[in-house]
Amino acid sequence: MPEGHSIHRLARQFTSVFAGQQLSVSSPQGRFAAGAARLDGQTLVAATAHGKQLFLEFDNELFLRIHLGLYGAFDFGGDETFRGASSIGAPRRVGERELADDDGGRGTYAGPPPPKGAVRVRLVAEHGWADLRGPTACEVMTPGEQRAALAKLGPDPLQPNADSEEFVRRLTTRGSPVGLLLMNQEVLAGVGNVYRAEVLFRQRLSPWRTGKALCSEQALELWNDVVSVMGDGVAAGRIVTTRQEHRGDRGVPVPTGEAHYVYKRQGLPCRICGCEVAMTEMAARKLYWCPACQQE
DNA sequence: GGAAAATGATTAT
DNA sequence: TAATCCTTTTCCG
Repeated sequence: MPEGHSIHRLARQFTSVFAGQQLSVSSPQGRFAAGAARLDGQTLVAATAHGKQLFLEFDNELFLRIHLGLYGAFDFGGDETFRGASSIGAPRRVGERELADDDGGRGTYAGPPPPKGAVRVRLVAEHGWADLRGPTACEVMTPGEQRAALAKLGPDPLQPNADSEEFVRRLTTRGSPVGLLLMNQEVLAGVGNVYRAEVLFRQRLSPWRTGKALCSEQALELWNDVVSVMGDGVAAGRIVTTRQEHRGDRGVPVPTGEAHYVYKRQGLPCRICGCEVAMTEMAARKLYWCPACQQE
């Protein structure tokens, strides 16, 4: 259940662990058998993320495009070498899982375990493996198709060279509510339901303000906040948007109940003003906000 | 054992 | 706006 920060962590994980390696690619579940056959035995050139899309580039010039959707997830496992290389950074969560300990902890790794459940794709290298379940999209693409897929997406705040001015243009020229625009991947690639609600709160913006009703300074501040808070998400492997001064518990790690201002907090008091956090549906997704702090 | 929910997106009506 | 797809986990009986 990932937003863009999870996908960037996955790209990093794949690069550090599988780049330059020849991979066995299979589809234990069978639904991706034909695609897997086109990639099987190829070497991974690079793993990149744009928004919520993950691209694995192989040296026969084909790309594997993966979109996890609501509940897609990767499992990783392998020997000591693999785990040493893949445990860089903070503990991972959300769209990823803990590394499987399938060598008995004694260096007796003998390959991946029998697949459990519906494994769409299994990628196996010499020292480790990855299993993908439940993705919305999993398809092989040519370079031209990959470029076309990229071209449909707005700027990704997690890319260092992202074009913030392009985001400002796309946001402030549209008449739909900013609560919808933030979820629109043509406007901004990578934000999902949690970051939408949290960033709007942090900026004290009503979800019903239209893009056109925002000035470019407000839009840029919104962008900068997304960059900051999603960057933290990449580092931590979870979404924490509350500032320390707004938490009762100042401990580390931040308790689950203190991580958000409004997301899934309907009926609870706003951390700033004490009013009840509200919830409604916007475009079939649950939207959380503070009616007092985020007025039109 | 079964239903519901979940950090998503596309397609049809 | 509604239906549909994909899978696991959690909660309820």
